[in-house]
Amino acid sequence: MNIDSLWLAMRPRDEAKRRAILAATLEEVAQVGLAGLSMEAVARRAKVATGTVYIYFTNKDALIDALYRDTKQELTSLFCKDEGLPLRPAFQRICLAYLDYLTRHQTAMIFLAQAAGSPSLSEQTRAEAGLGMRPLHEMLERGKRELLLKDLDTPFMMAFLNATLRDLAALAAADPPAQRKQRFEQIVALCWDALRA
Amino acid sequence: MNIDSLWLAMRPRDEAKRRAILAATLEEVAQVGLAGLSMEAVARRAKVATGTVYIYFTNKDALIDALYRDTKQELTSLFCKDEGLPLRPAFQRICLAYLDYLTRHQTAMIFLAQAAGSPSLSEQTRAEAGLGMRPLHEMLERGKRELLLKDLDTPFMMAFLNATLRDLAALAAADPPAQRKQRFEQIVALCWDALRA
Amino acid sequence: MNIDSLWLAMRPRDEAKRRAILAATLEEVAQVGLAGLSMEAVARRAKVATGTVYIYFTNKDALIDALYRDTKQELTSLFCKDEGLPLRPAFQRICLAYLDYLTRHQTAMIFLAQAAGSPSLSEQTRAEAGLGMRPLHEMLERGKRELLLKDLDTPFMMAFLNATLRDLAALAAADPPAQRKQRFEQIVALCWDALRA
Amino acid sequence: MNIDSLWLAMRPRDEAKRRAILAATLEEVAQVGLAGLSMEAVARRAKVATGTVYIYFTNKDALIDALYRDTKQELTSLFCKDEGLPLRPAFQRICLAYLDYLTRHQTAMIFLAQAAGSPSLSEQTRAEAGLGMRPLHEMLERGKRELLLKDLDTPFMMAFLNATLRDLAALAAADPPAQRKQRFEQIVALCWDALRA
DNA sequence: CATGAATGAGGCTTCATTCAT
DNA sequence: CATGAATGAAGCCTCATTCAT
Repeated sequence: MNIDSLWLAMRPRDEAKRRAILAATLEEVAQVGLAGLSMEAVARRAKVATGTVYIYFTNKDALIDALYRDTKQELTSLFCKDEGLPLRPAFQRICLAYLDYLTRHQTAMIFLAQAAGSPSLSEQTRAEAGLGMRPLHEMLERGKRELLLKDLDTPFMMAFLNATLRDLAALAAADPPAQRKQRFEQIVALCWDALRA
Repeated sequence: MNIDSLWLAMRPRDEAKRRAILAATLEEVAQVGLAGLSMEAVARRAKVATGTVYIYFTNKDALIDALYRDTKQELTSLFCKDEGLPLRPAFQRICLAYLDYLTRHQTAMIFLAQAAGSPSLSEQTRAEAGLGMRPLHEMLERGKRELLLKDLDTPFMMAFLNATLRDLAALAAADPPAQRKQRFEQIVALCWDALRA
Repeated sequence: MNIDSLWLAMRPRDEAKRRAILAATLEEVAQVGLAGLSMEAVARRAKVATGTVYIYFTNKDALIDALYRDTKQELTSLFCKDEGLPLRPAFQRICLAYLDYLTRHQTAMIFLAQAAGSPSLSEQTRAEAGLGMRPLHEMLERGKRELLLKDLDTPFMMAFLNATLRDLAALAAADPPAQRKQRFEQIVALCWDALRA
Repeated sequence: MNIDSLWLAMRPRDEAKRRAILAATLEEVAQVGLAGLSMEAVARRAKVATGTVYIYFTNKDALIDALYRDTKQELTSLFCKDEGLPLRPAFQRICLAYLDYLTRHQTAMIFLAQAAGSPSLSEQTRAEAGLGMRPLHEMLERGKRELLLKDLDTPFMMAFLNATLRDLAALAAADPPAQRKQRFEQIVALCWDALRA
């Protein structure tokens, strides 16, 4: 039994509909908050019947959980390809990618912020949430080995980057696009100065 | 008839009960999230009848709003008294006070994080939320005048401190108390390095 | 034991406050309807504490019941003094008094209309409601004996007068006061023509 | 696929259920009054779940409003077909139809009386309530033109008929059915004598 | 698979009534 | 007697979930 058959066993056919529901959920949360999210509103926005949502997701918690996994996955996929670069450019590239993604996907940003503390997330999801961060993790470890970064424990440094990039990206999103590039550079400089040895 | 009875005559609503309700709300939110908050659970935890909550707060939104004001106020009161100190110690003191408060009041921390984006907050409250931060604001401006800090706009620097201190305090709260002092110093050093010129 | 001691045993001293509460109830019902009536609103309008209302009236139903009796009593007291007049002028005087009272006490009119069908009224009150109408009753019987009025059963004729005068008074109340006298005369003529032999 | 299934496809909401809810409301109001009406009692009597009522009617006010429209409409449909008759028989027919309807639908009579003054009715409904009365209106105008009726303004005459027929029908409903025909004739005679020139 | 009406538990809020001061 | 905070039952309404079509 390979990955594909597992995949097929777990999901109904119409992948487009599944994505429509997830997208609708994201937009709804951005608009009314996780607290105000209703399955009916999701269905309406996704242009399917209420019952259909339950064909693709066991229940509301499962929907939120799946959206969290998908969104987090999309976000962390940004970190996957910085092999070979020296540390400073690698650091810069990751931070910029993160900032760029967040400012361009504000609904995702809002959702992630609200869902992170929600009881809807499964233990499993919570545990795996950090996994995608491995490339970032490794970059930071490399920095410490090369004595370019402070000798702090890596989870601590990651939490720092996470918090800083997320909240400052939210601020940058309010800036006029013209200034955004400069703002991004300020943020990256801030982070680098904070962590460098 | 003594002062106390006069005092009581003037404020027929029991201040202790008001505080009990606010405290109960804080604990509930920490446990079930803002989304899962129910007025009945608050009343139960505060050991009053459901209707009693409505004597002290017009409705659920008003309760959340009042709790946000009170909590934010308690948090920002930490910043009020650092006149005369040179910049670096002043900076350090404010950061440590913030970290100390947050690690010792995790329920407050959780609540503030969740309520900040909630539609329950009134415009008024949202507007005034920043006011208490003035001493911090002034310290940062002083730092820029003295050329000790980077020349970034102050709201940006405040957002940075906010995000960093909040999230790293959450991490520090999980540490064994013995290591906490050291961890706090790491965090302050991080922030200082990030912002200094 | 005479009437007075009964009176004193049943009612607390401050008759003015009792009347204030009844008056407040009348106004409230006129404004929000019997369905929307709340004891708190009554107390507020009467400028007494909620609990005070319960000193003067056992409960909400008792309050409504008492107000109904009082109002009906005031209304029917209009019929008490037409001895000696020939039928037609007596009829006219009663009708005009009724119309005049209703247009000048619209709150009473509204209350009576709404309370008449309410389950708040006691059987006792409902039964006695008709008693005050005795003078009217006797006038109609006299009219039949004198062959001036149709030979219909008296309760039927009274129901007719009640309905007609009540509803047309409501209409007349909307007229400009200048036309009111003429309108009253039209109504009385209508009633007379309807009932005369 | 036949007409019926098309029809059903076009109105997914079950018309029979809608009527059951309206009927249940009518009965409830007759039993406990408009003030005592509860959505749960309506649902129970209509043998549906509480939430189901909200599929057919937005809220309690909308339910009352719809019932008022339906009932008034059914009542005024009695007036629609008296073309060609001379005045007196036309008048008689309308009055008798009205009396007959009201004595046979006492719940409707009670509901209409209570709902007429209720704040639940929309302006729209209140405005349209009079429209169905047009045939009656025209009959009265014709009577005035033919000099058979008094020269009073028509709304005034309609209010008179309304009040008289409604309240005397309530009385007639208590009579033994044997006497009802005679009672109806008395009432019609009363009304005719009142209005004729 | 898709639909959306139906369900009913649960949340927010009101309000008649009580009771300690 | 007067007060008004406190109580908690009950009403309105929402919404996650199910199920017949």
